[in-house]
Amino acid sequence: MQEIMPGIEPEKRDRILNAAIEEFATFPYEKASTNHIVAKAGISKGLLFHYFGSKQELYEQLVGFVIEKMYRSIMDRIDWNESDLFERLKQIALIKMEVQQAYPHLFDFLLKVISNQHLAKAAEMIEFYKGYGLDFAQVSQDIYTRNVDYGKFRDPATTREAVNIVRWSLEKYGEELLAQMSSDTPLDLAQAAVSMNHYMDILKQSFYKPSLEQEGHAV
Amino acid sequence: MQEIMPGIEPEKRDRILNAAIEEFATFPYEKASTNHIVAKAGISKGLLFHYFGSKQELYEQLVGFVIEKMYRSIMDRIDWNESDLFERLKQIALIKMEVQQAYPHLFDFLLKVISNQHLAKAAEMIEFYKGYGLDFAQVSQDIYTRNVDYGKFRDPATTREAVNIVRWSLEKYGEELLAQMSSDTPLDLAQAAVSMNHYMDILKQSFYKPSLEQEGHAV
DNA sequence: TCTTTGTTGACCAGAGTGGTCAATTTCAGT
DNA sequence: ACTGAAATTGACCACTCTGGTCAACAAAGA
Repeated sequence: MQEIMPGIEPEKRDRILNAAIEEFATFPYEKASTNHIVAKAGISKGLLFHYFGSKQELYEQLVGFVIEKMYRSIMDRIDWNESDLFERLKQIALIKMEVQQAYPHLFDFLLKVISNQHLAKAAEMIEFYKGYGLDFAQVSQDIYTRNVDYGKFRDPATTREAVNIVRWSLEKYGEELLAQMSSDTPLDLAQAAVSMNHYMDILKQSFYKPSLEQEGHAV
Repeated sequence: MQEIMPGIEPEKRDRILNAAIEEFATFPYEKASTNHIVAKAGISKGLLFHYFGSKQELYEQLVGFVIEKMYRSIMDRIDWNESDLFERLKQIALIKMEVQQAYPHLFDFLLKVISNQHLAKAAEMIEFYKGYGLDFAQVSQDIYTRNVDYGKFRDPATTREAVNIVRWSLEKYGEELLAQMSSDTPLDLAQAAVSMNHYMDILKQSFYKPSLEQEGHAV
């Protein structure tokens, strides 16, 4: 749980981290090349091994960094008092996009780590982090249960399906926005929030009970 | 447009094709290894080069095969007389899953080819196939326009968004079903169709005009 | 028996691998 | 200006893996 690469200039640190994250997100552990990483980060081979000692240690520190980053991004920004599920899922989607902007391949990498496509060591580490309260399974359960008002839904019999549809829509929409970006302007999060609100309004009308004054949404 | 690997036993042919497709779907062209392919297919190195001559030619024949396979799967099975958009999108989703069953990584590979993550040669070939009427951009446009009855939608102002939500839901649902399978039973397409119908009914109620007798759905 | 076709795997030169280390540059403290 | 420590370099190493070759063998029909 100690700081990664302490005392280095943050700009260079992020360059190295992003290069490594991208490499490990793109290739399985064995095919990920330290040569590629140093080339992409614009540093010498020696420096990388000066910081991390070995490829394996680099990978492990990276896993730690990514888990903590993702966990803190969620925990620091989610408003657990917000009882509207649509708003909460929108918050998640926006957080995800924000992280993706600073570390474009962080999520891909994290997915690979969690689904155990890399070293068996990764599973150990995830278990280890649970001891510190960083439990993604728990978080993703909390998102749908903690302080959520399911009474707003029109039909209890189809609430489960409605929640899935909302989740799928937000995920796919986020993916498509991120895919569009790349060479474009670096992604307007405010704009994304607006159009997500638009979709959420449509879905609320479909799945929530009708009400004379429509639920207001905070931007 | 000639047959791929003519005169070989179909079972061995598919073993080789699937091994190659998986390798090229997993790695970029340069890192895809012919050694891996022959090992996974259970044949000798010499035989692969006896059939294809070189790695590049193997790749190109593979692109051709995959494009034709996907195109024909769609064209042979889609009912262009079906004017209900929901039914049509469901058909697409089911076709996709059916192909995925015979060639599990075909779609990943095709996506990589189309989005030009491999050789520049691939773009050429896609252009070449357009000359024979195999145009994916055209097909994916037809799906949403050719003989579709948009009069069923309740609110013209949000029809575009409704279509997106339906599309996203089907895509995500299909992805989650495929992710679940793997070691499980090899995926029950009939079962998938049933639960997709369930989701489609919910979405029809949300986005279609109310009608006394609900639209029947063909299974 | 001969020819053709399918099939093997040891072998090759070259590229790429993770990792090392002596030599340099950078720079704060005096 | 001098010093010592820290940051940084890249040539180098032993090793693995690469795409591709080819002489040899197996099977089978003529």
